[in-house]
Amino acid sequence: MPQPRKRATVHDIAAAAGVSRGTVSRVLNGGYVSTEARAAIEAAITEVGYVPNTAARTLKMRRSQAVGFVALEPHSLFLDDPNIGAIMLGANAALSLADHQMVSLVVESARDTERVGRYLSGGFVDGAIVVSARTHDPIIKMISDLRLPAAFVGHPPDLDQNIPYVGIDNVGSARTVTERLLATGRRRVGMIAAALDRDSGIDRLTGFRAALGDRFDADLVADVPHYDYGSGVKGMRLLLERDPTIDGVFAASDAIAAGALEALREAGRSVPREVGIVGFDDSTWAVRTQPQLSTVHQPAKEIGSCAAQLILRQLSGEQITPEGQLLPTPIIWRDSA
Amino acid sequence: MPQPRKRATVHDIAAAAGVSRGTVSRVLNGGYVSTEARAAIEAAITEVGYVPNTAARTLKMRRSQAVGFVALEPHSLFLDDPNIGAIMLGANAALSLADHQMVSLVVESARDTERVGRYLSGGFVDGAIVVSARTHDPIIKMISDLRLPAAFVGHPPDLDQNIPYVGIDNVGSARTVTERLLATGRRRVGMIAAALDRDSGIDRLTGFRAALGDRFDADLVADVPHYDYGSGVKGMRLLLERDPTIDGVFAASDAIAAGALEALREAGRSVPREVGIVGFDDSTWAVRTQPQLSTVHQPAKEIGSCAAQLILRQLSGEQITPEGQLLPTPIIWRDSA
DNA sequence: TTGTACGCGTTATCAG
DNA sequence: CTGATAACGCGTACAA
Repeated sequence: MPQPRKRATVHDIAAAAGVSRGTVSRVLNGGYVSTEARAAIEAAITEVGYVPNTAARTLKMRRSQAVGFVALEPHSLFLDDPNIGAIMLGANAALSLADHQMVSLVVESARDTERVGRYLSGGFVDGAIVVSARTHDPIIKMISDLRLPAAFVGHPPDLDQNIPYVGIDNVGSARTVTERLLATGRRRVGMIAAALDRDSGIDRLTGFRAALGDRFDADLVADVPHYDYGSGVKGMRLLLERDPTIDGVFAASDAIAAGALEALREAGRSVPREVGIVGFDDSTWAVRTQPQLSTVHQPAKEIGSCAAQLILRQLSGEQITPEGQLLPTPIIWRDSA
Repeated sequence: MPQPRKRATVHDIAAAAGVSRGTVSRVLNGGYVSTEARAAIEAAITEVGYVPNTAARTLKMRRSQAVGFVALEPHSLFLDDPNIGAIMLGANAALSLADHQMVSLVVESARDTERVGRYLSGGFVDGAIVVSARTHDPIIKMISDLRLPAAFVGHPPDLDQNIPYVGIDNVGSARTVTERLLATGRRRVGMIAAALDRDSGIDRLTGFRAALGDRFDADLVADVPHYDYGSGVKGMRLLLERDPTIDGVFAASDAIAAGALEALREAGRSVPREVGIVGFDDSTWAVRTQPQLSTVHQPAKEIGSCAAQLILRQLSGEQITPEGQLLPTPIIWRDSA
């Protein structure tokens, strides 16, 4: 078995180079040191293959140069939400540039919640990005209490006022697409609303409702648990059953829209001729359905890097405006509406 | 700004409870301590909201109770490979049960490689799971040199003999599905081969070739870079151009198969009547295409948990058989072939 | 049952 | 420019 061999310490390499630990530390971290001493030390370092012990450094410096990326309820997320990956990549790129290590932590169970809490508070990370927290998620209070520099992606209503967040204008985007659906002559416009325990889900419904005004009809809203394909199929079937004359649908995500398309095909309805449909996310789904989806573009990478910046700025002692930051969401008109 | 307040230490809570640091440590880690002392200490702990400093514990114990999950080239992975998420979830679940924190590290650039190397060797993790390494990936040597307990998902040919891996029998699975394609009367069977710089890509091609034997025709192999939809479209177009009489296709992934379906639709070929097609992965793609895909099921969650077990066993000092571990891959016959 | 003292590997301070 | 020495916060022999 590859038993981790005893690793060389600053002490060892000091001995090997015939100098003191202080001098070694100085060549490692920059400082005045004579050319010959530096040479001897560098030789010793490559000789024994020294690698610094970051845990010790963290203890001493009170800085780990690491930032946590906490993914809540990743089961549905990883399997159906294409955004989470892009957000991670965006955050990682930004942190990487600032020489910080992004470590992502997955929270699936109560056991995970507690362990991740310990991890976050144990000095392993200097800050945390939290993605897709639900309302009343215990992690919210945990982060507040810890006073750990944090940034949320999305903003659960009970989020601590002092914690910044980044997101998109779900209400406005939903309203805009719904209005467009109406402007193109759709008379009976419904919505497949999902994830009403998250701010994104609630806000999209709010926007839809705002666009409809007096014409809003609660019967034309199908409430499904997740942003996934299966929910889309079920939601659309329900809507067709409740009102066969429905001719427009705002789906809370592209995956849902794709499922809705399937249900409409089953029912023999043609899209966009008989029914117009718009999605949300501009994910890979959008261009693979037949017809391709009109949808709201989410700048996922930018969201990730923006959240990372929010952390980095806090770490450099900058005062952060407590309000959130909303990124623009261009609307992409394709063929489905 | 939420400035991290000075955190209470064992020292502080010892003072508050009027005992010594040793006693505090004993109630934290289990040991003989009088009921009254315990009560006083526990009161003090909740009073000041003490949380242990894990970095210090790591330094002392030489154990971080954390395991790295290294995702190489996640860009294409996260966006097109549905398995990576499931593997992560499987690994996390297994590690969670053993009270270990999974921390996933993303490697996208040379800069990332170096930083992740430092992270892995810095004592932040007790072991590492490495997923989808390419041949000659620098991370391989890095892990070998570090002698860090590790487990690979898949096995690049130049993997250190001492490092265990877990995977599936790509050669056998590919061979089986190809044989079935032939057995159902397909005469001109081609393959869209992808990722030939990874073991998975190479092995699937090998299995395909083995099934064909003398009938193998290099012209009927389209070589595409990634396991994604776009590659599938291009690969299929190429195949149709090279031999319009092609009537069977083994696609190296479901995403590729879905792309191939699109290209066949373009060309006016009906599936499975004129052309039979099989995919690989049994991902969400498989049941969303029209017709649904016949494919090879990858037990992604099991792969993740198996890799985690491999690490945990090494951490408990167990001798690991250096060979890899291959998980079964049931073949799912649906409608596309 | 409890307290004391030491060391884990670093970096920082301060004389020399 | 360099070398000793003191923390950082914790676990644990060892002695009491």
